[in-house]
Amino acid sequence: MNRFLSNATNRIDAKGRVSVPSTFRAVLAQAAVSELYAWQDFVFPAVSMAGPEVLDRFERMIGSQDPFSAEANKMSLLIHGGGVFMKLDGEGRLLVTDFIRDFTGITDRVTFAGRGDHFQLWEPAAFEEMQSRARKERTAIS
Amino acid sequence: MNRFLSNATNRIDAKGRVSVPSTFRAVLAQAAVSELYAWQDFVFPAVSMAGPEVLDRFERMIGSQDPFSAEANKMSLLIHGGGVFMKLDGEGRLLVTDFIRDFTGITDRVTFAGRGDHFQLWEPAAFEEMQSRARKERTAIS
DNA sequence: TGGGCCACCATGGGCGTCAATGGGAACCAG
DNA sequence: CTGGTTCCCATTGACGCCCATGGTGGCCCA
Repeated sequence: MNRFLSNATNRIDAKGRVSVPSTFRAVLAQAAVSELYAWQDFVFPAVSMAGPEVLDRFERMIGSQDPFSAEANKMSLLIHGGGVFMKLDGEGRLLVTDFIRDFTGITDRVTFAGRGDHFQLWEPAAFEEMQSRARKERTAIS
Repeated sequence: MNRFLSNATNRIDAKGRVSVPSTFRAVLAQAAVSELYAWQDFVFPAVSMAGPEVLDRFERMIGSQDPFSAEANKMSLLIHGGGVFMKLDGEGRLLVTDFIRDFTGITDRVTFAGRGDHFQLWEPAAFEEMQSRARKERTAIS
């Protein structure tokens, strides 16, 4: 499998580490990604992660917009100013920093959610809530 | 036969596994599907399964939107974050995870229902109920 | 047409492997 | 010297893979 799919919830240990699900690690390994780029989602209280190549994509995206628009401005602020590089330890765990905790509300457990070309870290309850709400909206539409 | 038809109810064993009906497995085998994409139905309390090509279809749907819009984000949350890849064991069984149980209410038995290009997992009583209701409604109309 | 044989499918369970988790100890930086 | 990391090793519980069994339906033959 070559994309990030499904979701899983893992526990944060006493040292503040959490295991990235092995399915996600497999995707990263296949893409030969050793360092992760992390940023804050534009819509939800979640932190997104992917290989550094997403930076290129974001920059193209911003470049294609009106450089003076509020949207492009905000996006650049988040991408460039709010992005962080992270790496996994030998066991495939990452350190849950305050950067992540503050924005997501994560305390002791993390829900990893696949998003196709990247994955996200959520506070478990917030993820449940958002997902069921999104489902309801879709149901209402169809 | 190249589509999923009819329904059958199988028992979940002590390890939480359930056999996929052989007629369905035959359809999968013919389509050379080894990994199943599963998602939660948008209307009923049932989990749907099919080959990975439905995921492509969903993704095209998302791709036709502004990739940074809240709408596309929400849809990806359901499709990617709410979808799971599952594979069958050597005997053609699948593991009934909490992902399935929580959404369907399944406990010890599963009703498999063919839906043409995919099939669904139902809690047996819920399936009965839904079917008889659908039948009544049709009768009332004609 | 009835009986029996056989194949296949649903089900049960053993066992090895690997992922998730926990914790010790070395290492670095302030 | 001290707090925070990083690297390594241990544990355990879940899952994948494999083989066994039994029941049922279909098929063949008398």
